[in-house]
Amino acid sequence: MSDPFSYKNKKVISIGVMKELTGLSERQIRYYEERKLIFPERSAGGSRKFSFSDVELLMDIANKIEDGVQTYEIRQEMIRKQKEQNEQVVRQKMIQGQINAQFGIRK
Amino acid sequence: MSDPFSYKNKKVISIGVMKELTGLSERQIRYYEERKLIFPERSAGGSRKFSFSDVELLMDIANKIEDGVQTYEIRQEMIRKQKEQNEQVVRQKMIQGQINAQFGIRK
DNA sequence: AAACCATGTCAGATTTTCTGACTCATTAGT
DNA sequence: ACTAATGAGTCAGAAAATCTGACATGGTTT
Repeated sequence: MSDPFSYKNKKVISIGVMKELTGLSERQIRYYEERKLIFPERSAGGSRKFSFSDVELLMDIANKIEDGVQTYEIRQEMIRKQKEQNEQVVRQKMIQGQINAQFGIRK
Repeated sequence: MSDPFSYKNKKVISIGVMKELTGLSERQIRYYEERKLIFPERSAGGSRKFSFSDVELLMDIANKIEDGVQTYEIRQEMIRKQKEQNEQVVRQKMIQGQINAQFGIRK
């Protein structure tokens, strides 16, 4: 519904390209996946596929690591933000539900 | 200057992904390159890298081919459009030049 | 000191991509 | 009508890219 089709989120980038775009080593990229900071898709044969938003995310992660933040803390922070965002969505949906009920709209 | 950095034009997509996104065969994609309809970049090792605008372009090409248009004609059409566009840019630059001269602006 | 962290590196296997060639049915040009 | 060109499938062998798992290491925590 919002942003239904976006280049930014299509998983099309291989690890080699990722490495060039971010300046990170393949080892680092794989490690951050292992630590559940990024979630590439996989091709049928098992190759990782990233999106442009993964590129951005990975650069943020790299900055934090440089600042001495550990992957574990980065992960906690991500989970926190994710949760807040979910709640926001739920709130929004409830409001929309009220509106629909009030005006007797059927989908 | 206009559109300085865009995901849409970054050459990051391998031929395998391209094939999935367009539904074309690798053979077709390589053939259209041979006929100078698309211009992938190459990795250091020689692998083709496409952009999302290449994806769009390739889908347009595929449609025309289906309509019986030959690659040669498609190419001529591309060149024509390209030329028009160049002229447009030149005109715009000349106008800007006039303005700058009139107001005595130095870069 | 022991454990963990983030990363480098190496080996061997697998996947992906490359080029070049041969083929072939269908047009297009002469 | 004949010949040439087109668009595309397929195959082979080589080369490039990626994968996992393991071992190594210097820093940090505990």
